[in-house]
Amino acid sequence: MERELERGYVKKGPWSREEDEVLLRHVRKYGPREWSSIRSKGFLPRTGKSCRLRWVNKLRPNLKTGCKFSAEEERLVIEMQTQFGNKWAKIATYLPGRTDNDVKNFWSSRRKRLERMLQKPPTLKLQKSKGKTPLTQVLADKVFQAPPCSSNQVEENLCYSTSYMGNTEVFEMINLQDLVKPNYEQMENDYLSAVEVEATPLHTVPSFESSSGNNFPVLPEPLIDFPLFPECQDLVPETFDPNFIDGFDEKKCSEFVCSQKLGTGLPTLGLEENYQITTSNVLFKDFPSEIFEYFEQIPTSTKQ
DNA sequence: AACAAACGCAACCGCATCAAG
DNA sequence: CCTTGATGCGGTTGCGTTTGT
Repeated sequence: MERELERGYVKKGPWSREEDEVLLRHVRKYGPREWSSIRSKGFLPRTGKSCRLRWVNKLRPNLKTGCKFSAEEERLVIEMQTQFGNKWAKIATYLPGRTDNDVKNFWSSRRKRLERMLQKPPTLKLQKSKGKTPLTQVLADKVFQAPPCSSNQVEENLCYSTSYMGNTEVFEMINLQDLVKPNYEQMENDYLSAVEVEATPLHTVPSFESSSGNNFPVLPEPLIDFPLFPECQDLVPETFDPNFIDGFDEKKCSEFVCSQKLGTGLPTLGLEENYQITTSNVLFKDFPSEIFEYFEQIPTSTKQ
């Protein structure tokens, strides 16, 4: 420890319990700021950045450590990423107890999962499927490989799809098993029609129509409960804008809404360079269900 | 049981932004 | 106005654990 406090020495790697305690003491005394002084005053041989990161990601109160993302959290991340892109810190403000690192890791793992699935060599059934977009191909993969399923399996293969009818966003449930036909030979012949099968709209939610006349999708209030710890107050953004207007000028807003309606703002897990989705009729139904832990079941009542 | 692949997570790095001097 | 240090954010990496074969 003596050596670690020598001038110029910077410790890296995993944090020890003792280091955590020192950092916590500092935060209790001075608040979550002046990170650089922790090193300059000789408390820890860690950089200010490292101290801040440790606090934000592990030591901060009310963190959901060690529990998987819930279905609702998963849904929110997907929605927010569609809206904001890779703005993990912003997305994290809507998920109480989750850090930007959590969200980033979650998304990254799902993206890797998708990438791996796309790289899998096609099966016997799929080798005949040429000239299709990879995402559609993957869905076809899912369809063709899915065995006849029991009723409880059906539930696991439900997924969301959204599209737009005018200014109304339509949520649809896609049951991937519905796309499975028992006759594989027939499926091979016309799988394209199978993957483009129309789903029945189960309910709609109003969107893009705000009282102010601006057309913005309305997002839920961010859920943050930091005020339990006064010293964490500065972690709370000064203003919450549930309608996410602040970052856009009028032109960008117009482009944003336009892209939503055209479907170009759809979640592509960062693969858009290669796998452009061009119509609003493909959203989650273009993602294999395996890449997400949960598939949302449609609520029975219409959203308000 | 052994090995490889996949997964989850913690932490580092580089860059951008902002404020103080 | 410029420089510099502090801070915040997103991308990436490394490693231990879990899962599949």
